Amino acid sequence: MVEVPLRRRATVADRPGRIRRVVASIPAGCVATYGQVADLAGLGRGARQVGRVLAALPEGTDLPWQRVIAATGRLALPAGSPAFRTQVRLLRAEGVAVRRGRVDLARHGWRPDLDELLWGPAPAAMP
DNA sequence: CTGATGACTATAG
DNA sequence: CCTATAGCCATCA
Repeated sequence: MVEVPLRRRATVADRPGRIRRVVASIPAGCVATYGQVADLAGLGRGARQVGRVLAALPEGTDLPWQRVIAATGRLALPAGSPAFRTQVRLLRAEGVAVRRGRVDLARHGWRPDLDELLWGPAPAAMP
């Protein structure tokens, strides 16, 4: 099953899938940075590749793409664009405070390690 | 093969 | 905090 994938080992063809898997594991109410997702997906410094995958997502996707933001805490989409506003709306809907296109990473940043501490290791699969 | 292009990032001023 | 710059890296013309 391989949940949070082993770092550094993805063939180019597997990367999109790994990236989507990591994004899907970001809990609601939290945000992760492009670089963080890339690292967890085994891409090393492939932050831009994460952006590429998210940009290619179909419109009604189930993937919580809104939880991925830039390392500075700012949303990466062009401020004011339709997609930007959608992201703000989705984030606020799940309890994330967004102010001037920014999120406080100290407050909402996803910490997988802490996640495991609180929820226990290997979330196992749900029927 | 070379060069341009990004939902990126770290650093310097 | 903001802009400018230089790395980064898969894709594509």
